Amino acid sequence: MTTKRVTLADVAAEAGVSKTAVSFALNKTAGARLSEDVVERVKAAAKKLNYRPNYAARTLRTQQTQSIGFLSTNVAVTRFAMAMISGALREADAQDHTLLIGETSAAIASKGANPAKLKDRAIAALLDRQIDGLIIADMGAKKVDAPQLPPGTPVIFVNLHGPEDYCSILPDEATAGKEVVEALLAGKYRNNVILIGTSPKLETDTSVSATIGLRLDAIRKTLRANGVENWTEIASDHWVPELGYKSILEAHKQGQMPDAIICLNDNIAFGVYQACSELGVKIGKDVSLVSFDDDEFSENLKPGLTTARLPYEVMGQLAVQEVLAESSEVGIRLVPMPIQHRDSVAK
Amino acid sequence: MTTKRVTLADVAAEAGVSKTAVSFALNKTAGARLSEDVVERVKAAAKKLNYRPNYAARTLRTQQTQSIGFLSTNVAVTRFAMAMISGALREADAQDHTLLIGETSAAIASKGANPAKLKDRAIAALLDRQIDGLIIADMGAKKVDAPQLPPGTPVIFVNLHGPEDYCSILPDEATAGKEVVEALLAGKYRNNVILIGTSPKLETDTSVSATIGLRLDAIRKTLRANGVENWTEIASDHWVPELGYKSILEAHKQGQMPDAIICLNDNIAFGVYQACSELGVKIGKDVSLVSFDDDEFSENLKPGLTTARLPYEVMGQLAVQEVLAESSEVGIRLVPMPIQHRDSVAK
DNA sequence: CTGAAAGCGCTTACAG
DNA sequence: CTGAAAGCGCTTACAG
Repeated sequence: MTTKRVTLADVAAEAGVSKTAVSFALNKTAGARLSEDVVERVKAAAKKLNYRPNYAARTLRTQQTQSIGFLSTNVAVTRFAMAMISGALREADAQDHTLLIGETSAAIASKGANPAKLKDRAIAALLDRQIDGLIIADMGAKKVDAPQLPPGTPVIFVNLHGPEDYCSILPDEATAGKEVVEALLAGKYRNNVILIGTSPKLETDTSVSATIGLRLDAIRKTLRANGVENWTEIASDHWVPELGYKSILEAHKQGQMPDAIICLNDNIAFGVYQACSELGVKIGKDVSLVSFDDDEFSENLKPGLTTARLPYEVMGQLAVQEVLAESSEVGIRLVPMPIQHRDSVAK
Repeated sequence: MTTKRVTLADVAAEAGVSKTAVSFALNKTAGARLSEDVVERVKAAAKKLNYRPNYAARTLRTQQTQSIGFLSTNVAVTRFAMAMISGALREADAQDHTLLIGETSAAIASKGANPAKLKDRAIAALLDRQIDGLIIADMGAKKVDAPQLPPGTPVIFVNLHGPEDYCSILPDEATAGKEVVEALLAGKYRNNVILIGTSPKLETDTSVSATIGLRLDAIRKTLRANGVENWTEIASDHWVPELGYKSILEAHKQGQMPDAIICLNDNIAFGVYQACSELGVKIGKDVSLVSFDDDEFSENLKPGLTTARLPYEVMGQLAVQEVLAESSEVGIRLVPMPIQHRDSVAK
């Protein structure tokens, strides 16, 4: 009853050839000349017996696992990580690789240990599985150093500015910042612009965010380039709905109600919707609003929110492609953040 | 420069004992009597050389991979799958196992092939990796049959009603339906109850949903048990914000504005918020509203939405526990759906 | 063009 | 109580 697994030896016996021949035939080994006849017989035998190669045996021999490690801090909590994993998963699948997902957070939760140590531990766990390459995902942090890996193991950083001599995949915030402002100014309003969520910390400290500074630079530059000289900035690095909500209510109370609103993310914009709704102000009619992220709820808002999409899935996909590519170039790869034009900008 | 990996043989040499002794010492093999001294020497040597066992070699020998397959249709698109994976990942990590995630969707996208075939293909890919157990996640479908696996490989169904002789992990919809209605009726209103999103199809066809029928039964029963004899039902199996939005606007126009609203999910409720906001009706004051899911945005709504949480993470976690448990019981395991009491119910 | 043999790094009967 | 040896299922020099 114990259906023993079919091995390569079984196929060889069935086809009446050596194991070598089977291996060559099935793997299309380059430089191996096999007669047509043998190849056909092997294939037929393999199919007949429903042969499936044993990955462990192959790995032991070749030292290649056909697997990629994906390391992310706090997978569960952060939605962005899941989106990247989803893209990575898909691409790995397409290229017949397995994605091994490493977690730092679980351990963190259990004991208040040193995060760096935990990360090392997570990488070690992945390395024990002999991954062929490693993808490290996180926010910001220019100063991460590359982990100690077996020589020749490719490492890619994603959503994270890794060391100079590695490949880092990042969203193209500068372009997005420019295009979002352009989308706003293409609308009806620009007299009283408000920018919600600026933050000296986020802008300067690249260990917190590698890209927000670029986004903000672009926003300000584009405003000026289009003749907007003065605008209001609400500083905060806590990007929650409450921030947008309170900012608008406050501005209204002061008699400073803006007509053009830039939120640093959709969560803030969500709060702006709530405030406007309470005030009876129609977004897309009485005021214009643009934002960043393209969160899931954003297209369901009324009116739909015009926002620059953070392309996490594409980034995950690209990360796998890079790690699997023979010659991945060192440096930064920028991924476009497509603007989702909806109806929150007044025409 | 090629830092060759340290093997068990290296440790044996360093400690001056046999490979057998090293293996016994490191694995604490039961029934193996080693002198204290040997064990200590082995541990010291392993640590000194930074020995890490080779998983592939161990797998080849033991036929155990320490990995679990997680099969889900369309991982990327459905948020629920990601939440379950997140929970499963965490638990697998805690139990020193690897989670191999299998996808059906990628292939679907490429060619319009037979979904069942694709599922088989995905399972085969997982099986090739010699997973120790399999978790199958999806929606509904009582009629799925168990895949052909090597005897002794545990299979768990999650968010899915598998065959009778397997373990299925499902949300406890009956209890949730009851508690949600009780939460609603504990509030101020109950004169004009509306139930949005009923659907003969969803309720009856267990291949579409195994549990919605139970949820609706419980809702209706609990309404009656609490003296509510008449209520309105809006039928639709397309649970989007638009449905909630239009239903309320329509009811209002007919002069039938409800005072107590039950939405079958948070997305519908989201639309109800939009409609109420337009009508100037205050949720949690002028009307009561309850729902199901506890979507991410739900606590950010103003006021916060009272809703029954779909416990996807816990379900994923439980699935791993079950698959790894020695004696997992056959049958259905119900996971509680904790009610999130917020402020959408008028006191 | 094809096959016998070694070896990847472990675990585990088995013998002493 | 400890060690020599076989073997898991592959791949790949090497010999013919």
